[in-house]
Amino acid sequence: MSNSQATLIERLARILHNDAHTGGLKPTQWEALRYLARANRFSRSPGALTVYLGMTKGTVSQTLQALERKGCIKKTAAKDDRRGLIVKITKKGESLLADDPLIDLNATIAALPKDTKGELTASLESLLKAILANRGGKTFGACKTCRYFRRTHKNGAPHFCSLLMEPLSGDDSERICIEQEAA
Amino acid sequence: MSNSQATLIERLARILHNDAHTGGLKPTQWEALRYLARANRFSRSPGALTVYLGMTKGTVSQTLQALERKGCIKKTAAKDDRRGLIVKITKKGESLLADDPLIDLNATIAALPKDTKGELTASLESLLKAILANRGGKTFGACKTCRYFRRTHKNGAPHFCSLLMEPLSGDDSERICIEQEAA
DNA sequence: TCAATAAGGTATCGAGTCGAAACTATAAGG
DNA sequence: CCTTATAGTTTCGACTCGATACCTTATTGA
Repeated sequence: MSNSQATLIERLARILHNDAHTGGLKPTQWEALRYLARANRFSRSPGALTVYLGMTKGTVSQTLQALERKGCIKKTAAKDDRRGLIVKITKKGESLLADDPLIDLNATIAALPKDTKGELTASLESLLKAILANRGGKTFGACKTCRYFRRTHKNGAPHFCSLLMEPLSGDDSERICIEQEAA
Repeated sequence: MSNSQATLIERLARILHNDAHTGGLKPTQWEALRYLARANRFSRSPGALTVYLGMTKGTVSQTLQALERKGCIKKTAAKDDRRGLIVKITKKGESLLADDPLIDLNATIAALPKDTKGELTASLESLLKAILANRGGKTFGACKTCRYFRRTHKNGAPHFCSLLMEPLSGDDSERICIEQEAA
């Protein structure tokens, strides 16, 4: 087989990119919207999105402007820091996500043999981990898997982040966080 | 783990894309140059590149113009069809490929445990095959693995393509072809 | 043989991407 | 306070990308 793994990944990436021109959004706008739908309350900011996407803040600023113009998101002022913004997905944004072009890929993956699927997941995770380690990138894992996560066992009580010293709702702890570090 | 396989692939794709802004080329220009370096003589045309990249011919035309402006490629008229063009990589194009940003990814992959590497390759190939089958995409496999490939056993003699009814040099049969179909 | 049609490419438009650099406003730290 | 860091925006220029219209050369079929 003459295809290197890098070539395979690049080809896959190209296909994904081409498919992401639907629903009136551009590929990067889809990525931003997806991120915002998964991020917890510490991570729904232009700055966190900038780190996630690995782009410059100027570019991200423009992408968010486009998404706001299209009615998919709404920027509101952060409560604690008057420089900061919190980005919220609108109803329209939510409903667009129901037609996320990435869903097709998930369906194709779901149809793979179970062994292949497992190997795909495991090897991709290893690779991503290696790449992020190489370049000191943030992992953006789920909040509840973080070394700073403190579980509260009282019923209904929120959990706690010992890095930011902030309470964590059940919802927030299920979501991905810019500060997450493996336990 | 909260990451779906599609999310992992998308994230990998984003990292690759961000890294591909080096050497004065843009990500798409790198992809085009890489393709041209691997394609056999039936596949070094704007049309074949269009199919490979899955874009519209207008876009590919512009990308090739940019590459030609930068001195990486040279367009020459096709001999058999006066509409067609053959694209050739220049010395400068070749030397740029030596600093292909994708090489870093290959190095990272090479450093993975052998088992992981094998699983990565196998599962990615399965996935790509499934995707291409779903949408009837061309495989762009190596010429010599094609059902139309006819090997000539006389020493030094060229091989033969029974689809295009054309002789195949050893070099061409090692390269990828737009017409390739698994044997 | 001579239209009609197909196929290979280019030109142009408009929206968006993207890095770079300059800029504004607020925070934080001596 | 004054300096420096941080969060975002703005502007610029080169490029991406689909859509559409267009030009030229092949092919087909009546």
